[in-house]
Amino acid sequence: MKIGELVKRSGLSAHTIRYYERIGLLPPADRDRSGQRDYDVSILTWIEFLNRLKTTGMPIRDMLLYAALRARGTETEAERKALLEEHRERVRAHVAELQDCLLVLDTKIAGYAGVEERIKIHDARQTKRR
Amino acid sequence: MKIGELVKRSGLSAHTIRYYERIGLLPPADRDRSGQRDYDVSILTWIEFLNRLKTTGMPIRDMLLYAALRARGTETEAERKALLEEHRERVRAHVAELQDCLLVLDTKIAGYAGVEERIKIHDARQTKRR
DNA sequence: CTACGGGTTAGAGTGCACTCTAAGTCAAGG
DNA sequence: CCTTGACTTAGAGTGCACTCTAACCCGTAG
Repeated sequence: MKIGELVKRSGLSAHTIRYYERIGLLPPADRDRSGQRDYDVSILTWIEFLNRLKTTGMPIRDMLLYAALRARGTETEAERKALLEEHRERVRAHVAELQDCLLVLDTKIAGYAGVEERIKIHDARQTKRR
Repeated sequence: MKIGELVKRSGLSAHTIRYYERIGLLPPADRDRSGQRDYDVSILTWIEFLNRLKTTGMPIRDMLLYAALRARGTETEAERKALLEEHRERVRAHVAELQDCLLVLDTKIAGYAGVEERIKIHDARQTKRR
């Protein structure tokens, strides 16, 4: 798979793919005889996982750490697990915080709805009096 | 309340408070006779709400929009409500996405735990054979 | 043969949200 | 009077994660 196809299948831009490779988030791609990047489909699984980490707010430097451990092989699995467990805790905490904020938003929105109600009631009264 | 106290009570830095005022997120502060900012406690409620918006990922330009509507008074309440409702939807969607990612993390972590299990079993067998 | 559509690189530029610097003012305490 | 520390401003700098530019190369279809 050339970079153009990977762009389509991964959702990343070619710029971003090369950038990720440059900083070490993606392994150095194999090249065809003319020097162009030639990807194995398995890269898609990795990119998808990176996307999960990114969505959950993991900074690139932590992803790099994970990628480096992964590159070092099986011996680093305990460390990788610990890294993910810590991250999971942060994500859980963040979700809890967001849910808290959602309650505040609900209250605020309900307050505005209340205002609308009061306007309607007020208008109704005005109408009656006319 | 001077800026120093607001720093302590709001958690924002003085730099950030002045920056927020400059861009219009905070209303222009009253000044004492020597020109220093003098805040009313009510500003804390507003800052707290801004923090909620920020935590939930609202970009500053949207907060500015909300702040501008607020400054225009009661007539903009329907618009503000709509803005918050849209935002709430985005936050809900984001929370759902995060929960999805959490499941992926759980699976991944369980996979590593599985590896540890297999190592233990393998070691146990080795011990038996010895 | 040549145009075209892809690819290549190093490095510059972007947008966001701060964060800090430099140089100055001001009021109270010793 | 002088120091201290909190405040003031305009504007520069930071860190992140891309995103794009310029100038180039390569293989194939017409």
